[in-house]
Amino acid sequence: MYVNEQSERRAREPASSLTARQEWRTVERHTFRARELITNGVSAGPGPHVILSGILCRYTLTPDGRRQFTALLLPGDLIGFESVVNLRCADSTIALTASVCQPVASADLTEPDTLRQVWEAIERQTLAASDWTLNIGMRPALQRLAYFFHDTSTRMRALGIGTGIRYPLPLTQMELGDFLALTPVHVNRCLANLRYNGVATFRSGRLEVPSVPKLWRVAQFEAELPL
Amino acid sequence: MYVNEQSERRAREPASSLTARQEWRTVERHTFRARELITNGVSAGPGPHVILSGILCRYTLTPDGRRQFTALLLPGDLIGFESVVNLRCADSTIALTASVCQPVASADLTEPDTLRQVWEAIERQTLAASDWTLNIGMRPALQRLAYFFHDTSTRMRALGIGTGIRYPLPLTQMELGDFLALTPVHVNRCLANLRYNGVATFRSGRLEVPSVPKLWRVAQFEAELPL
DNA sequence: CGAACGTTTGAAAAGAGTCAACTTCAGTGG
DNA sequence: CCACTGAAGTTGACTCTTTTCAAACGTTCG
Repeated sequence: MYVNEQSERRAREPASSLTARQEWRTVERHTFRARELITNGVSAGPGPHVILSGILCRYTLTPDGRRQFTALLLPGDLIGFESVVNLRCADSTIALTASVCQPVASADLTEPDTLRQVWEAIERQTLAASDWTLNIGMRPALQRLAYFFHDTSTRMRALGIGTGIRYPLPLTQMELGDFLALTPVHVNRCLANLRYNGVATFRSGRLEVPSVPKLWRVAQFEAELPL
Repeated sequence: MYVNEQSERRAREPASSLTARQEWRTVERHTFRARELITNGVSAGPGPHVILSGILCRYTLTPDGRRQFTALLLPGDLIGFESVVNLRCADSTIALTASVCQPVASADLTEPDTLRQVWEAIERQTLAASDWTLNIGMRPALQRLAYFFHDTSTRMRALGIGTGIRYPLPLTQMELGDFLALTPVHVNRCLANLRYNGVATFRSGRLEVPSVPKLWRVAQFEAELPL
């Protein structure tokens, strides 16, 4: 739906070498429908899974029912590597688009080549987590939103998802708020600002970035926007 | 200095089985002085290292010179597992106290026992990262501070660091601010509040928690504090 | 002693949240 | 075809949290 077959096909090749491997020891893949929940990767079976295609979100629920998205997951990323050992925290994953995941059998992990690729994915995600904490902690709302759009569009472009200007990002403003730790109302105002200033347009699940450098300048506090 | 030998000895045993192993394939350990920088684990050599003793901080520097701490690292945690592959982000580590780290040789990783333990450490740290994003994003200053104190004291108690009421936490209020994404001024006010209400006392690098449940209630929005 | 650093305090300003109403739009059924 | 519905988006007024700026106050250490 949101990710057409063409971009899905492209996404499988270039960026992460994890997704490039054609032959896996085990073949059974898991497919998820858009908006399907994947609790702790449990519903996909135990152990880590590589995302082959689709867009997913990692999130945490609080006791009082609120929700914080902690990562946007794209092809090449890992899910469910917590389920090896049972740990308290209620981290879950939701598929934003139809998605396909490939289990990484523990047998695969003894193979040095696979192991290195898994390390790479873990490192990437660990750094992304630090980065996201930084974004939430240090940037005010407008810059935070700009940074998110920049980061997301950059990652998608590298994976061949989207046109280079328009990207699929099937989130509501409320969900965007859960990502950025902002209220939907404030998200709305910031979106209006970015749109008004021609920095980025986010509408009905699609993100449009006419000028990447401009977006980056906003994210880096180097541009002051009126309104 | 801050962590005396007794608690260091205890810390090596119970919590993470990673630290419990007596025989490692390679023996050369790295020691760091208090306040010593460990850039990307590079100065400790390539590959992941397990912390055997000491308290460390993981942090990111922004282009404009500010700093965000992203994790408090205790014995059993891993550092430097980014250096396997070279990645952009400027995540660094600083030793808050004198510390000892043990390299995990890639040879060790082929051993299933070690591998599982490393997985465990990674999972723990990944969940902690999510958790921290949640804390930064969803809790206002006072609750955020309380949560940090609760989390830290709980982890330390499990590792046998500190007395169960008093814990070593050699941070200045400014550094605490870098952790919580708050200004030093506001940190000061919140500390004064917690102290005034007998919830927690943080002074000259030491944290005192007279009542854990009380601290937890504050962190969970279940207590309203005057002042 | 004096310098450097960390902590404490006050007052004003900015950012973000809250509340509430209104709009737009897609889907549904008469 | 139109009225109804519910979810998502928009807007304005107001409140509260946090930052900013500025000035003191304590300590530690040369």
